[in-house]
Amino acid sequence: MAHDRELTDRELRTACGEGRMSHQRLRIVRAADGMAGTFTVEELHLSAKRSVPGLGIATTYRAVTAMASSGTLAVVGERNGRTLYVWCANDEHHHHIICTGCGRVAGIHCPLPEDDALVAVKNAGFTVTRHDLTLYGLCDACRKGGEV
Amino acid sequence: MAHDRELTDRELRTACGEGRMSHQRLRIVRAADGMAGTFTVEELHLSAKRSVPGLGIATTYRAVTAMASSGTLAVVGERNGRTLYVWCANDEHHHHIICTGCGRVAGIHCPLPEDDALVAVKNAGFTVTRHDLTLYGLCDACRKGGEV
DNA sequence: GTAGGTGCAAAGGATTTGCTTAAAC
DNA sequence: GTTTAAGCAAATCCTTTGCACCTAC
Repeated sequence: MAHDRELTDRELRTACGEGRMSHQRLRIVRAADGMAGTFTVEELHLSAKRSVPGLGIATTYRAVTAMASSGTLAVVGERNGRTLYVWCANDEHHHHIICTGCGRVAGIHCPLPEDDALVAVKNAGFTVTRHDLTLYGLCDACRKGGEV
Repeated sequence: MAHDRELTDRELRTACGEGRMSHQRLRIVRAADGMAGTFTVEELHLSAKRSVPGLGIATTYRAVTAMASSGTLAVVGERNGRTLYVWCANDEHHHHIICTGCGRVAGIHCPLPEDDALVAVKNAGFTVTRHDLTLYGLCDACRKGGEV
């Protein structure tokens, strides 16, 4: 899981955004924190269901929407038509490197602000408001073992 | 359109990949080249239909798949659940800045290779094989006119 | 007490696929 | 002549939504 400790009330509150901290949503948030690497809504749902047996898939979708809005989850591409998410409860702006072998994820420092490319863009008449950067590759284990 | 000239046979060939250069596909490729900024498959289809009245939507989807595989089109996000594409028949590696006001697109030099961030990632045990970077912002016209 | 959340089931909608005919090579 | 693509329509399948009931606040 992303943390070796339990999530604090404050983190749970942030994850739920303005919404209510229902029993189900808290379980879903904890399940998301517990996911290893990237995951789909369906995978998260299966995991959360272990804590909340009757959990509906729509509830998981709604929780994911809330977590994505609050910045607790980030979208990092898609796999077979399903959107891939990562636990991302990091205060500061950063990006991710995804292992295409096992889905493992590491956060990386954003290389853009200092870069000349941005200046060039501004000179071309654009004002940059946002950017998406995701790196893909192989982690140490997968490189040695061969991509699965 | 992306070019002020007609597409060469070589460019058309590249766009179609290994596939056949059918009448329909060539028209779709030219229509894609003629799109202003980002576009959805549906929008491309409407445009291509002006050259090929009976064109089926499935044919456009298949052409888009071929162009995306050959690198002639790039995916640059989505709008209301529809994937957004850009004409991208550029030999060298680059990225895009998208105007969120009007969809206008400009190519930008890739800032990553020289960056320390990549080194840091490698030190963390990852081998980077690929990366996606897209910038979003406002072009000169939209900034002055106010975002639509 | 009430707005917002949940579960279920049905709807939505982009994209894909099966099949027959036609055209590229 | 073969093989691949087109066109049409049906199927897929992720995601959203309507609704009646429940619960966090």
